[in-house]
Amino acid sequence: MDYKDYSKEELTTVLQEHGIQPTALRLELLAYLLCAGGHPTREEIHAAVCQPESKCSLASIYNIINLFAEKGLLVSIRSGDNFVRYDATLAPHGHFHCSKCNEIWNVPVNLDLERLSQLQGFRCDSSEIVIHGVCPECQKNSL
Amino acid sequence: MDYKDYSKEELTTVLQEHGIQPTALRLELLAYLLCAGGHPTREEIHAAVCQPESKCSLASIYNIINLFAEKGLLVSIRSGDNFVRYDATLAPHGHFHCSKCNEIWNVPVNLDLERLSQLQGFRCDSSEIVIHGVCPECQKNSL
DNA sequence: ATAATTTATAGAATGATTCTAATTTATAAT
DNA sequence: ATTATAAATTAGAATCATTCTATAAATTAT
Repeated sequence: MDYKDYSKEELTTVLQEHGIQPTALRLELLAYLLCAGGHPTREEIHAAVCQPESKCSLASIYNIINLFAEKGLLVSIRSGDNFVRYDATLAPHGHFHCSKCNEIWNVPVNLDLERLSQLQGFRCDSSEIVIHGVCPECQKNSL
Repeated sequence: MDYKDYSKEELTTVLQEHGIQPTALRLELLAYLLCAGGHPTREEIHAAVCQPESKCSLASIYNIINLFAEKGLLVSIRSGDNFVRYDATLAPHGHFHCSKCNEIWNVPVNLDLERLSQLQGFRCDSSEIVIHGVCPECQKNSL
C-alpha cells in the first residue's frame, strides 16, 4: 500500500498525538483509514491491510481498532443492523446512514458540547450523531 | 408483572399506533420497557419479562425487539463496547453514556431534521445522538 | 368447527469478537 | 554487540450474541 495523501512522518505524528506507539502495522492501518476514505467494515480493513504480501492476523486488526477507538482516533458506526463500520476521526462530524443501501456519509453536524456540559454536572467528552434515512440514489431507485 | 404506569388499554394503543399487532408477550415487553424506565440490556429484558412464571424464549425477545425497532417504537444504544441497551422512544431524545459505569441517561437534545433534510436531497427519517462522557457520580468517585 | 395465518418455541447454526498462550519484534541496559 | 525486558503480533480455540429452521401453539377468518 502506498501512502498517497500522508507521509509516514505525518502518520507517525498522528499516532503519537493520540498517545499511540507507532508500529508498522498501525501505520498501515491508519494510512488505509485516512487514504481510503469512506467507512470501511472490519472485513474491508482486514482485506486491504493484510493482503496480499503483508499478512497479518484478524486478532491484530481487532487489537488495533480497539486501541484506536480507545484513544479517540477512530469511531465505530453501526450500519443497519448488519456490520460495524469505522471512521478515523481527525475532525468531529456526524454520519448519515442510508437504511436501503447501508452506505454511510459524513455530515457536518456538530453538537455544542460546551453548552451541554453545563447541564447537571455531566462531563461530555465526545458526541456521536447518526442520521438515518434514504440517500438520493436509493430514493431514485425506489420510484 | 403489573402495569403500574400504563393500563393494558394504553399499551395496546401504543402498539397499534405503531402498526404492531398486540399480543400478550408484546404487551409484557412494552410494559417493562415503559415502566422499568432506564435502558435495559437484552439480558435484563429477558430476565424481567420471562421470569419466573411466564416463561418465554430468548428467540421471542429478539423477535419482538427487532419488530419494535423496525416500527420505530424502540431504539438501541451501544453502551461502551459491551452491551446493547434498549429504549422505548415515545418522544425523541438523545442519550448520555457514562464511559466509566456504562449507565445511560436521556438527554433533551434533538437535531433539526427538517433543516438537515434540505441538504443534498437526503431524506432524513430519524436521528441518533449519543454523548459520551463521565457522569457526576463517577466523577466524584475518581477523585 | 376447520382451515389458514400469525406467534412463539427449542435448539442448532452462524459469525463476530475476545481470549490464551506462544512467538516475534522492538527497546533498554550492561 | 548481547542479553534482558517489555510490547506487539499471531494462530487457533473459546465465547457469546444473534439468527435460522423447523415445529408447536395460538389466533383469526371462513
